[in-house]
Amino acid sequence: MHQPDHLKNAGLKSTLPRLKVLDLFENSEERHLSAEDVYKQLLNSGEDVGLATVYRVLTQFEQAGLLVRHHFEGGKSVFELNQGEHHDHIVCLQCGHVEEFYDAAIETRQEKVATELGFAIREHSLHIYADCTRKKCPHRP
Amino acid sequence: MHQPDHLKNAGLKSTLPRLKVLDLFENSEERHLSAEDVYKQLLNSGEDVGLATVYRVLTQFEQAGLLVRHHFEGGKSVFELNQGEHHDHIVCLQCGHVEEFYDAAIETRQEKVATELGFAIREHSLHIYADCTRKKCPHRP
DNA sequence: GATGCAAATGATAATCGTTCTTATTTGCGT
DNA sequence: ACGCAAATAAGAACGATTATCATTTGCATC
Repeated sequence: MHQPDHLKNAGLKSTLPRLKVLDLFENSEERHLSAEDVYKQLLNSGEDVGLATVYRVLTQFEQAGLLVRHHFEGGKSVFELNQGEHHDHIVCLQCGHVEEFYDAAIETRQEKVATELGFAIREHSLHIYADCTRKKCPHRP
Repeated sequence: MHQPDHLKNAGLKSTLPRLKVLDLFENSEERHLSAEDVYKQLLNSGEDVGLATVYRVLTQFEQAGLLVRHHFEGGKSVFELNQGEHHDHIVCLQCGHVEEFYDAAIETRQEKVATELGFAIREHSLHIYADCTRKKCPHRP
């Protein structure tokens, strides 16, 4: 399954900016990108896309289920490819790197808590803010 | 312990706007208020405070440990009185009401996951978005 | 392959929450 | 009551995002 099919299936025309954005998410080193990240990387690659188009395309992809949007601290939205499997996030406070994890016990406890309080979960987000240990991280303890 | 002491202990002058804001959090029906909520409620009470002052005071109270700031979906910051006990939140998608909960199992699993991934947790937030069952809620299933 | 038209784009203005600037006012120790 | 640093109010400025609108593009049809 290659990109144009993704777009067609979502009822979206296969335009240049859309292909470029999808391509970026599929080939970028960092899975989690903000609108500005996407815009800058496209400019650096010599592509001529408008910032407004980036925002529009990201929102469309989110609605189409191609991307997932996250609201981390810091105000700006961050997107990643939707690969079907829910997971939570640890965000490095120093370098912004995002690590993913899934813990079945946490998921089931959440359901239990919500049910007991009389809620039906629509969505949820668990964000842990910490320091990572990557070579690139300026923190590096 | 009454309000002025809270301020003194935090190294803050006991000014009218600060007392008003603290009072609002201590007496308001809804524990969780945004800057705009605070501003509007003060205006409605006939108080003459500036929006900039509200933002400044909320930030100072957060730094002083009197309030805790939360970043729910929707972009705006929400504050609540800091009563020492950590808890997570369920936010009603219909009416915005916020319910609190604490689940020890979730907390310990989080620590475990972070440790295994080589992170030291600085802070974390678990937000569940759902529909509540309050009489006031416009959803009311 | 040329044509037409709705959909998509890009530039820019507008909006929203929040922070900064600056002149004025206030709390509070003397 | 006085003085001065701290705090305030009003509005400008800001960063992220959305809306507007004239121009361009994908793509189905001829």
